[in-house]
Amino acid sequence: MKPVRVRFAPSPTGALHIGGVRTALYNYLLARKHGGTMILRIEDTDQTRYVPGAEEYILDSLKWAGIAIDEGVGAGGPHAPYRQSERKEIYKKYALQLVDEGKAYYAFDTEEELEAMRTRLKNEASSTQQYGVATRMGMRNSLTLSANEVADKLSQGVPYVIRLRVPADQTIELNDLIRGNVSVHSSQIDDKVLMKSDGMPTYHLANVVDDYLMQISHVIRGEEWLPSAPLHVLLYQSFGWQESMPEFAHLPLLLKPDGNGKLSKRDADQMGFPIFPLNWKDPNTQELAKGFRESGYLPEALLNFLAFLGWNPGTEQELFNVAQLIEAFTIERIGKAGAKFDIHKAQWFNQQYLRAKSNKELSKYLLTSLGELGIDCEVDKAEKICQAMRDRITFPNDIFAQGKFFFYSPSVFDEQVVQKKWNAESITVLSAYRDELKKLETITAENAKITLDAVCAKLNIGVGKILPALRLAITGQGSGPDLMQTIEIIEPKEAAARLDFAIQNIAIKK
RNA sequence: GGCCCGUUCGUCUAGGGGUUAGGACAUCAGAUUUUCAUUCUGGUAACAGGGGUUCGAUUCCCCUACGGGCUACCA
Repeated sequence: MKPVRVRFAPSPTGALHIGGVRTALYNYLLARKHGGTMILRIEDTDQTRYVPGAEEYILDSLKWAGIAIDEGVGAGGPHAPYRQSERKEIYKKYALQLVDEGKAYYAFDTEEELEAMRTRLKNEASSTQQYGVATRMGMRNSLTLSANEVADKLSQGVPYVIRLRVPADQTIELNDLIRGNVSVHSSQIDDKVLMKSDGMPTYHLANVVDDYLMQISHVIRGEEWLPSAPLHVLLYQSFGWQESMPEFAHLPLLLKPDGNGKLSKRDADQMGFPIFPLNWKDPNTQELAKGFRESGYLPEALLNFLAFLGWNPGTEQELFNVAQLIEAFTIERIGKAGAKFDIHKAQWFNQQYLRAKSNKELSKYLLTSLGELGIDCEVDKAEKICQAMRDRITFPNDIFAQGKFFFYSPSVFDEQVVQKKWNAESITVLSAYRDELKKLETITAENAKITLDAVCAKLNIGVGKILPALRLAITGQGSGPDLMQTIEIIEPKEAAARLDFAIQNIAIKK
């Protein structure tokens, strides 16, 4: 078997889509599994769509995700350059070779002429409007023009493109690793432009030439490329490279959560979840799009989630770290159908990975949040807070966001709880409890409980009955982590002060 | 319109000629937690439809429907 060499080949036209991250991941997993090489190639042959910062964004995203590049842009390698715009001359040479061999030709048609051809065919109710076998002899190209005319135009600098001369009657077969045999008749393929009038190659030419020169073993890419895959096969045949043609694997698409169509940025905006790995500020509109990183997703969790969108190991295990993914991954187990993007599942994965962390690791997140706000906190206390919060969080930021009361005494109180649980009885008990707490400098959760039990027993009231009111007074909320632990963390004096404040300020509703 | 690809619980999916069609997320209920969450247990819930082939089809074949992709001098 030839060495596994795979490439991720995005074009720098904006932020990297999450589907692109999955494609990169699958390439990466295959490379790692077989001790192969992961290549990053930047496909920037469309100069009109170039977006500043996009390439750097792609690099940063992959780095954050932990998808390491062995060769290519940012890493170098024996086939440099890896940016297609810098390989212009290479493609030209190959395009010309095809022209020389009669497998491609020059075309001088203007945009208007092409448009006229298409509308004419449309009016004739022709099933296709392509530039191909049926139409090319009616156009202005080196097949219809004399050699002299062509030479004249070329020397005069008349704009031209180079088109592939697709054979008339041939069935092109392609064995896709995911979809099996796909065959297309050559009459369905038009004489695709190989080289544009600005001298740049189109995707089709550049991709085939580069994959050949870079000795790519597997082309793993999105399903949107499936229709043009037969054209690529034709190109390999035209060059006489069929022996070293890579294997193809066309990945199912990532779909909108609510059903119809490819997942897009719009969906993400509407439903409030990210679609890009990192924050992205559009350099033209200045619009900021949220990233998974900034939204609190851990890279390992995202990768695990993404890996399972379209692939599964065939076992019932779902939590896989990257090493395990590499071990378990096979192209054969990639599914065929598109997968709807369900952010709930992503959140669940995030929760799982977050919970697997130690309190010490979690406390770093908390300390960071606090540091940004200029709040001081002992490491010990931070770890205790994390212990209290760890089972209720989905994102690192939740520790602080849902545990603000560890640092601020509440000034507003949950109305519903006030309504239902705040009454004369609770004030009596809470006052007594406050008096006990006031006597102490520190208290353990255990003793806080014992003390509360004693107070309740003395007043002859069930603990469960006043717990909600106590929580309300301490945190302002109706729910939260273990209350006794909370009192231990904020310390009895502070707890007593909060009880004081609550007793004086919360009005009894009924 | 043409071409290509697809279709198992709401979602991600396992399975595959004879299964009580399995798991996970979500959801619901119960238990525990004298609060909330966690945790545990249980429940609801799927083979798009029609024809074949077959003793038997969710599984294989065909058609239809539906969904998606492509149809540029974009990738």
